[in-house]
Parts: sequence; structure tokens; C-alpha cells
Amino acid sequence: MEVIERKRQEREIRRELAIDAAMGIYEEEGYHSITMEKIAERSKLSRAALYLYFRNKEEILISAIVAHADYLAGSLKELYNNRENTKGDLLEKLWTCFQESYEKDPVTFTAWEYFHQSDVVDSLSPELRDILHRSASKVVGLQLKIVEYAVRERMFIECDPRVLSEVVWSTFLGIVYVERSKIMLSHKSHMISTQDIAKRMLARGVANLSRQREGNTAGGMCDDEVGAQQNGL
Amino acid sequence: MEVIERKRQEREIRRELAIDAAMGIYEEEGYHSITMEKIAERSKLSRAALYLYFRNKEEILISAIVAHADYLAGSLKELYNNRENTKGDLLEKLWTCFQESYEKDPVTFTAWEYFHQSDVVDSLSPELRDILHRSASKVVGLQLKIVEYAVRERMFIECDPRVLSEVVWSTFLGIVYVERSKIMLSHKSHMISTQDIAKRMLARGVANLSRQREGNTAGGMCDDEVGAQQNGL
Amino acid sequence: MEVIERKRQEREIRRELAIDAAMGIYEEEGYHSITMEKIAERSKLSRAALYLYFRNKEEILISAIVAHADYLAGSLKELYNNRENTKGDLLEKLWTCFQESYEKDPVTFTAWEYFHQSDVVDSLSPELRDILHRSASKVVGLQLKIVEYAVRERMFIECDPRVLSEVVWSTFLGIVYVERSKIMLSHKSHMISTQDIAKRMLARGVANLSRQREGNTAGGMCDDEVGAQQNGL
Amino acid sequence: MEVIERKRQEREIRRELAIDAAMGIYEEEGYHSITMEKIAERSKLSRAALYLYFRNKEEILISAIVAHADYLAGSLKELYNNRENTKGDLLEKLWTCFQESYEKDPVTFTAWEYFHQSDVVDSLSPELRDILHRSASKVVGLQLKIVEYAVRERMFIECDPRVLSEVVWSTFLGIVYVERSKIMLSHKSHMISTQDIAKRMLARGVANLSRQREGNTAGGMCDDEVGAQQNGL
DNA sequence: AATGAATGAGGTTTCATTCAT
DNA sequence: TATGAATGAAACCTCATTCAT
Repeated sequence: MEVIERKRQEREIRRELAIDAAMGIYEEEGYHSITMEKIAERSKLSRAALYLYFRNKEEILISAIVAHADYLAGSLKELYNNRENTKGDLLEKLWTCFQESYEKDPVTFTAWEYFHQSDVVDSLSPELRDILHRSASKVVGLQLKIVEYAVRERMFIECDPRVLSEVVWSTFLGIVYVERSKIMLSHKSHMISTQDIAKRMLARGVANLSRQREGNTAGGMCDDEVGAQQNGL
Repeated sequence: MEVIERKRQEREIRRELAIDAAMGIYEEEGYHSITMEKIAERSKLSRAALYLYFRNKEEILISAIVAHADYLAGSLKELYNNRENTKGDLLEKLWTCFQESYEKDPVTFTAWEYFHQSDVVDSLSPELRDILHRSASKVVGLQLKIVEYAVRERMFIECDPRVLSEVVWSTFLGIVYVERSKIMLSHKSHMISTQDIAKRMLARGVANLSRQREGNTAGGMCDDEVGAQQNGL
Repeated sequence: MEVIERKRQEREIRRELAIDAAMGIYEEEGYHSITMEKIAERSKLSRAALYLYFRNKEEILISAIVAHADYLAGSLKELYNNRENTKGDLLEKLWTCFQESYEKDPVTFTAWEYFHQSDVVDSLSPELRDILHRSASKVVGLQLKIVEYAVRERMFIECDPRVLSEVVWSTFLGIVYVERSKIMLSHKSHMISTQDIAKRMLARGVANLSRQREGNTAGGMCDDEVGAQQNGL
Repeated sequence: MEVIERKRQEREIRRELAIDAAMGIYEEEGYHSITMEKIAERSKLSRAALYLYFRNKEEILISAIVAHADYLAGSLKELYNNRENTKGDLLEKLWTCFQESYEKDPVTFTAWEYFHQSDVVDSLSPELRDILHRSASKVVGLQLKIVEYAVRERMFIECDPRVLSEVVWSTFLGIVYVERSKIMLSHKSHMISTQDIAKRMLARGVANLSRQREGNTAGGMCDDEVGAQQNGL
């Protein structure tokens, strides 16, 4: 019995070895330089052995990405569970989830972003695509629930939560994207300040001031405007 | 004399034939499915003929992207030149430039985005990389000048224009990106509404309210405007 | 343990298979007809398999050539080590080394000659070029040491050994070259007799007669000998 | 009438333009870098125009080579016609013919050598091959006649003139060959001294000493001379 | 379980030559 | 006569994946 368990663990360790290798190559040489040969070399496994742990080259990458997405999903879940305790700073908290997920493993985060955009998704087996799909849905779903809550509780302005959560997420991804492409083109970068400004923009745009006026001074928006907008959306 | 001119035009036409073919493939099958063979087949040119018009496979793609970027740069330039006449709706106008550039040729726009993120940039010849670099710089530079103007004129909040313009651009790209990845994962999409919300968020975040309060109707959202937008959505 | 050794041997065998195939094609169809496809076909390996044993097409050819050069170097080394025992017939012995190296594998010998003359050398990777360079230097260096010895011992006339050894080597190569071009032009050939005469010419040219006249009968040509030879031809 | 003649001359000029271009490329970039495109560019003719003056790419090269061979043949012819006047220094004169032919246009000389050795000859049309053959035969034939004369007149040792003339020619070619391969391998070269030594070797080897001893001081090497040379080198 | 060996399919690029104008 | 344009044929190389041991 224990033997089986130990074997399973070893297997899991070797899977991660391969995944880490793949991400390392992604970081250093870019997506299309990831070859089974290099993964094998870097993970000190043989090329053939990789096929014992993964059906495909893609499965390796998907595994990394799904793990990363699950981590973010975990944070979001926790945030959602504690939603009652986070008074008005829900956007701040949400953004922090994103940022932490990025900072925990920037390489995999950008790989994730790249992967979704890339045509590799097309060539995925239905099964793998489903895995990817489900993992993405989990993240998106949790974001949505959080935003829905914030809208319902009138922390955020009144508008379609689906769209609103997408805007927040898009903004974060956009910043990470621009950051990365600046690196690609060898610019210097200053992401942190960009993120701060972006968050501030969003905070001012998202905050439901009328409620805040009922005691909370956060947010950037003067009265008239906000009132008008509440109706508008 | 006329003969030469006609030849030059024919040449240009065939270049565009190839570029269109490449973008068509990009749209239908994704970036890494673009092969010279397919471009040739689709553009009804021979594989070898493509090398008469382009030195490289990459040059085809770069050509498409640079042309697209130049189009956007043109719009931005025009906006900047008319900056005096656009009272308070500079963000609106800026965003419209982006949106039009996207809508003019969504495929090339996403190709552009993809290309910058992708590691293909790394494998570019110095010359091509320089072309790409310059074209990107032009766009970014114009954005910056516009935002600088808006900050100077106190239309936008007082903060580093470099960062601010990046936030706006990132937000737009983020939305296009999310849009695209939704398509990839076979969701249905509703980008227009997402864009509108995003724009509104930004408007509220970016607008210099203190100035607006002074009686100026410029800035993102005064009442009238809001009314108009309510119908829009 | 034995398994590894066996594998290594098999690998070596397959390398030679490829090399032989390449040389066979060189013989029958000429240098620029050597293609990976043909090598693969002839050696019953797959085209891709060739890249398991050689990094390049050129590496295959270089391997053949270097091996051949090393063989000649071996003979020269041996001759040099036994230099004390070879009284006066050092030129004879030297020439024999050349001739044996040629006869052992005429095809590779001419390939060697061709390769050095050809511009292919220019397009070689620095690494391969270095290998070639070193192997050529070994042969030239040994020739030089032998000739130096002969000059020092006054077997050969007193002159710059560097130049002298080059003359001998050039003469041999020239004969092989002419031989080959006769074949190319479909003449019949009679190299052996050409070689004999050439050797005799050299012997008379190289021999230090003043020393011979002092009573030493070694060396190529004293007068009597010349008389005998006149009949021989 | 004159028009036709002028046209013919223009044609001839353009042929030489192309030939020179081809040889220039050969010199600077090596044989296999010669492409029709480059020849066209260098000769300021259009690629298609080349086919008006030459049937083939090979014909261009052959033309250069044949012209060069004809020049050598001319020298040899002259030498043969004046054979009576050149007392004992026939070898010297012969060698000078070779050397002049080399020095007149080293590039074409080595191209010639290369060409004969190369497999390109195989792929020649029968007609072109015949042209090449005939031009080579002319040179070889004249060499032979000269050597035959020298042997008959007992200037050279008594041996098969066919072989003897081949030895001389081979030696010269060998030296040029070694010279060239040294350049290829980026050594420094000192061909002139090599040639001198080689010529001297041959002189001593070829000279009919028995005759010389009979009072004739012509020829390469009498004893005194040998003594002198020992110091000189 | 693990791996060295093998390969088929596919991609980019080059170039001599032809053809319509 | 002269040429810009077009192309078929071929060459080299890479890589994900399978298989025998």
C-alpha cells in the first residue's frame, strides 16, 4: 500500500521537474523554443520518459498553467469566503489577488496569458482543451461572484457584473502584457507604478461613491457625477 | 515611364495579396500555422515568387503589422494635431482611435498584439526588429504626447503621463486580449459593451474633477454626456 | 557495462556506414551530388538518423577526411620515429607514405584534396574548420620534421626545409590531381609510372650529391643508377 | 555588312563582361557562390540577357577557362617553334610559360584547376565537355611535343616523354594547388620560393647529366652550381 | 520503469532557367 | 534585342513521437 503511494509521489515529483524545466525554457528562450529535447535535458529525464508522465508536449504546458490558475482560484475563493469582512476595499483585495498570482510566478503567468492567446489552443485535444477551459472558467467564475457581490452590496457601481469583472481582469492582463512586450523590445519597465495608477483609475471608476458618502471617504469621485452614473449603468 | 509605374503598382498589389493571405491564415488557423506553402496557395503565387516581394516569411508578417500600426499612428497624429478643438473628450477620442484601428482589421490587430508578445521577436533579423521597434515607438510616442497635453491642460489628473498613457493603452489591449482568448475558448463575446464600460471606468478615473467642478464641461463625464451614453448601451 | 560498449560500437559502425556512403557518392557522382537523401538511401539509414551521428552534412565529409589524414599522419609519425634506421632512402620512404595513403582509399584522398581547394572550407563552422585545420597541420608538421631531419643529416640538399617539404608534397598532390582530372576527362591513366618518374626526378633533385660523392651510396641517384634507369624507361 | 560586324563585337564584349564578372565572384567568394544573379548584377546585364550569350551557366565558366588555356597554348606553341634557339634551358622556358600563364590571371588559372577536378565536368553537356577536352588536349599535346624534343635532343633524361611532361606539369599544378589551399586555410604563403625550389629540383632531376658532363653547361645543375646553391638556400 | 535509437512529416530558402512583353 | 517576373525542383534541417530492449 505504502509502496503505491510512494510511487505516486515520485511520479508527481518528476512531473513537476518537467513542468519547471518547461517554464524555465519559456522564460529564457521563449515559447517556441520549448522542445521535448530541451525539457528532457533540463529536467534530467530522458526524452522518452516524459511520455510516461505526459501524453503530449502540450500537456506539460497545460499542467503548469492549470496549476497556476488553480492557485489564483484559491486566492479568489478565500477572498470570496471572507467577503463580509472586507469592507470597502474589495477592488484593492481583488487586485492584490491578481498581483500576488503574478508575482508568485511571473513566468507561468505570462505563459498562461500567451497560451490563451496562442493558436496552440486550437490544436489541443478536446480533453486538454476541456481541462484548460474548466480551469479558466473557475477563475472567471470566482471573479464574477466577487464582483456580483460588490455590485449587490453597492460597493461597486451598478452595472452588469459580468462585464465589470471582465474589465478589471482585462486591465490587469493588459498591464502585464504591455510590461512583457516592453521587455521583448528591450525597453526598461516600471510595472509597479503602472499597476498602481491603473488600480487607482479603476478604483475611481468602479467605486460607488454614493454609498461611500454614507460614511466612507474612499474613491475619487465627486457627488454629482456619481449620482448620474448610477442611473446610467 | 508609365510602364514602370504600372509595374510598381502590380508589385504592390501582389505584396498585399501575400499579406492578406498570411493574415487570413492567421485568422483561421493561428500564427504557427502560417507557412510559406499556405501563403503561396492562398495568394495564388508560387512559393518562390513570395521571395521576390519579401526577403523572409517574417517580413510578410511584419509588413502587415507595420502597416496597421502606421494606420493607428496616422489617426493619433490627426488627433494630436486637432487637440485644441477636442475640448474635454480627449480620452473618448483616444479610445476611438484604438477602437477604429481594431475594427478596421481585427485580425491584424491581434496579430500585432500576438507578435509583440511572442518570442518570434527574438528571432527577427536586427533590421526587421528595428522596423518593428520604430513602428511601435511611433504609436507609443503619439499616445504619450496626447496624454501629456491632456495632463498639462488639466483635463486628466496630474500624474506621470508616461504611466498614464500606458494604463490607457494597456486597458485597451487587455480587453482585446480577453476578447480574443474568449473566442479561442469558444465563448461567445460581447466586446463592445466591455469596451464601453472600460472606457467609462477610465474616464472616471482619469478625469480631472477639480477642474470640471470649476464649471468646465470638459473631462470624462458630465451629465449631458451620461445621458447620451445611456441610450448607447 | 558491456551494453554501453556495444552501443558505442554500433554507433561507430553506423557513422562509418554514412561516411562510406558519402564517399561512394563522391566517387560516382562527384562532390556536389552528395546529398543527405542519397547518403541516407545508400547507408540504409533514415535522413533524420544521420543527424544523430553528425551535426551537419559537412561533418560527415570532414570526418572521412580527417580519418584519412590521421592515417597518413600515423605513417609519417612511424617513419619519423624510425628515421635513424632509414639510411639514405628517406625520400623513397616519405613518398611511399603518401602513396600508401592514396592507395588505401583513393576516393577519400581526392576528396581531401578537393575539399581543401574548394570554397566549402569558407562556409564551414569555425569548429569544423578548426578540426580540419588541425588535422592538416599534423600532416604538414610531420613532413616538415622529416625533411628537417634529412637536411640536417645532409641527406637532402641544404635549403629551407619548409619549402622543400612543400615541394615534395606538392609534387605528389599534383600528380594525384592530374591523374584525377584525366579520369574526369575520360582519359586512360598510368599513374604508377608517372609517380615513379616523379619520385626519381625528386630524388635526383633532392639528393645531396656532394655527400653521396663522398662515398655514400644511399640517396636517390648516383651516376650508375641513372644509366640503369635510362634503360628501365 | 559593317553593322553585322559591330554587333558581333558588341556581343563579344558583353560575353567578356560576363566572364570577368564570373571570375571576380570566383575570386572573392569561391566557386559555388557563382550564381547567375550575381554575374548579372556584376556585369550590369540582366539575368535573362546572359542566356542570350551563353547557353548555360557552365558555358560562362568554360569560356573563361578555355580562353586561359588557349593563352597558355599560345605560349607553348611559340616556345616549340623557337625550340632550336633555346639551347639547354628548355625546362626553364617551359616553366616560365606555366608561371606566366598563372601570373597573367591567377584567378582563372585556379578556376581552371578547380574546374577540372570538380564534378561539374560530369554534368557538362557533351558539346561543352568536348570543347573543354580539346582545349586541355592542346596544352598537353604541346607540352608533350616540347618534352619529346628535349628527350630526343638528349637535353632531358631518356624516358617516356608522355610521363615526363606530365610530371613537370603536375609539379607546377601541385604547387599552385598547395598555394591555394594554404590561402583557403589562411596560412601565409611564399609561393615564389616554393616554385623556385621546385623548378630547381626538376632541373636536377630532368637534366641529362651524362650529356652535360660531356661539356655542355646548359641545363639546371652542374656540380659547381650545386655547391653554390647549398650556401644560397 | 526507463531509455537510446529511429523516423516521417514538414518548413524555409535558393537558384537555374523560361516566358511574356 | 532585352528584361522583370515567375517557378519547379531540390536541399538542409528540426522535432514530436514511437519502439525495441
